[in-house]
Amino acid sequence: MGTRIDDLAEECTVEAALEVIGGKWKLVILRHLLEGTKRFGELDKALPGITPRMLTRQLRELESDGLVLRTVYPQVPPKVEYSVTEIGESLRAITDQLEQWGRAYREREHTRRW
Amino acid sequence: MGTRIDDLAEECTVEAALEVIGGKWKLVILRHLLEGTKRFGELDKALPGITPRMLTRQLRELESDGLVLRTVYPQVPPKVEYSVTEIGESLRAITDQLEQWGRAYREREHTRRW
DNA sequence: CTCACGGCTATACATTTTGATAGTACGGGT
DNA sequence: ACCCGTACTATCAAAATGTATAGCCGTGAG
Repeated sequence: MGTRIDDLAEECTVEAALEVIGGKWKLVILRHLLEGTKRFGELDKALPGITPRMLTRQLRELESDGLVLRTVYPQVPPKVEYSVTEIGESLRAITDQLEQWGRAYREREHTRRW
Repeated sequence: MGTRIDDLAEECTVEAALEVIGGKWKLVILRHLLEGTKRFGELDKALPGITPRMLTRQLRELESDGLVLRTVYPQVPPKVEYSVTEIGESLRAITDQLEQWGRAYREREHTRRW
């Protein structure tokens, strides 16, 4: 008994986490940045189908959530670099786990016979 | 070099995984079912704010993706039980990881001073 | 003068997801 | 005849998310 409150807290934790890394692009962007610092244009090319509008939005959200760092170089033409923060780096465990699960899932689906 | 194709494949893996467990409710529902078999009404009560419509939809999707099992007992009043399949069970690693990360993230946000 | 570069931003629109509200089906109890 | 409980289902509306298309900024090359 008495685990209700804990359960609820855990649930909120997960929900909160999902608000930060949920959505179609967030984790995919993070995965690219986990490979190293990238510029806007590089990300744009690396993400087939994303519009600059979306990319900007997602990056700004990630930035304000403290997951990525945005560095502007006052040059012309402009140069902006994006990199993961320490917290962003700690997401590697999740993306790895997710990828591992995704692989296993695909295997299963392939040989499925429930 | 030559890692482009692999990267792309990994990315698709993650995206595919997100299609199955993405969204506002899926993982939260799974978390409840990972605690044990539950009935529709129980889930409804356990998920504050979800509408029966949403709950039904999400459960059906999870079912058709092979993550949960739906068992109907031909009684009146009706009784339907939901439980995780073996694949669903394998998601525990992810929900745990996510919760762990969420906790750490909250800590960070709390004491933030970038 | 004009155009290109890089990183956006503006505007308008389409699609997808989520929500509120109410109703259905079924047999059993009163 | 009427209501109850259980698990939905239908209809409509709103909100979140995504897309298409075009343009801005300043400077240096042509």
